[in-house]
Amino acid sequence: MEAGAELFYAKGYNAVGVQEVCRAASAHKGSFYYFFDSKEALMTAIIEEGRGAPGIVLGSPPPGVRGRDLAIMAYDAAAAEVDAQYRLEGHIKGCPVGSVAAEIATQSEPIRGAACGVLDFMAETIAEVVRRAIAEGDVTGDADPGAIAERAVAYVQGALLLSKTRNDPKVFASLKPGYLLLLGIEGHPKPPRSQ
Amino acid sequence: MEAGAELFYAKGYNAVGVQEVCRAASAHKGSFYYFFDSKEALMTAIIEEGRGAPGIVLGSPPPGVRGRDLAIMAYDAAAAEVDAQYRLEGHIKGCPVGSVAAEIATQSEPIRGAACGVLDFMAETIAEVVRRAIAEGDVTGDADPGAIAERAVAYVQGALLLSKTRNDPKVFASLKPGYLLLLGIEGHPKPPRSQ
DNA sequence: TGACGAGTTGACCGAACGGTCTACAACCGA
DNA sequence: TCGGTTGTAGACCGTTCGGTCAACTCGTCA
Repeated sequence: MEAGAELFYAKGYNAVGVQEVCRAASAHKGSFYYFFDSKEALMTAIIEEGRGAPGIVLGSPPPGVRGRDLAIMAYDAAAAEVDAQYRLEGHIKGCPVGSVAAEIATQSEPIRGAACGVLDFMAETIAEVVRRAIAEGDVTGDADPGAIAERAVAYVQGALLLSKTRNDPKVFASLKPGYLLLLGIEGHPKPPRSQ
Repeated sequence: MEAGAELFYAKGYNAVGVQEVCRAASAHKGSFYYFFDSKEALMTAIIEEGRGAPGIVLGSPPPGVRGRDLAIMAYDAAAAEVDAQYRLEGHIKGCPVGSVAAEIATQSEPIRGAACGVLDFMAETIAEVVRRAIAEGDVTGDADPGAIAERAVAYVQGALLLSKTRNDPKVFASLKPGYLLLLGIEGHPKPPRSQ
């Protein structure tokens, strides 16, 4: 599964064969099919296990950190990851789940469903952060945390896709203000150090 | 090229073979390779020709229409397309360029470059609309049309991806407020009929 | 000791992959 | 009527695809 996650992330689902995954994992095809019903089942398992999503930056939000700072840290962490990928591999691979979903959401229900689950999880995590930020007075107005989180997920996915397509980490970095705008935390200079 | 555009859009790049494209076009492989150097060249040509992007909603903005209305109409048109796809085919296919880019941006420079060109075009088109809206006083503040347009492109790409992954047209529709927020035209009730 | 289940191995399946090649048909201006 | 170009037709290349299978190894437990 580790080998599969890496390969699928790097090259996409259809561009990687079972053979290749097995070779990378030093296993044999027969063994593979002893544990998995199909290549599709492998991909599904990878996504569900969350291994396919090294991009999920927020595990569980640590307590004692202001919500708005968590949101900013999450974006910065993603930006750092994008940057590192570009420096080390020369390519930006985007979101592991998003990329796979874009490729085969219309072709495989199980994989689409699994990807859905990850997106739900991301949205829920962000919603939690937004709720915290609202309680802390950092987000004003009649904000619906769920809707805001969904927008943030969409925006980040799009930002990653743009950065991947242009193959330029600066694209993702430069899209940060839009993210803050969507969350409604743009201008606050409240904590002394964050941005 | 038409057949290829349709098939690649529906199934993705790697899931479609040259044979299949030829069959759909009632041509023979030999003929295909007389016109194209490779499958990659076909995909590149499709994207560059713009045929791969039925999703480019704004051709050239018609004059006499308020900028902010153009922006809203563009989103609504995309939403209608998403809706129609779901009704007719049971799937939401997202953006033809975005989906392909997500699949193979890291694998093929020519295709990535072509996709880039389309994104640039979209961003420039939106930037033009934003500039018009600013001139008309519908967008306030120290807005940079280029940056705003780039954010809008990212957001719409993400919204399409989310809608595709969840396979639910309502997702795209419900993300509209975020789009308006990014463009800075959310609350204006200026023209009597638009939304 | 011996039977058994878990897991490995590597050959094998038919089909499809991207791409090449040669022979041929149709039309062209000269 | 000819030679050349433009394009078609379809067999063919080696490789890989996802997936299967029977034979085998090995640790466990009785």
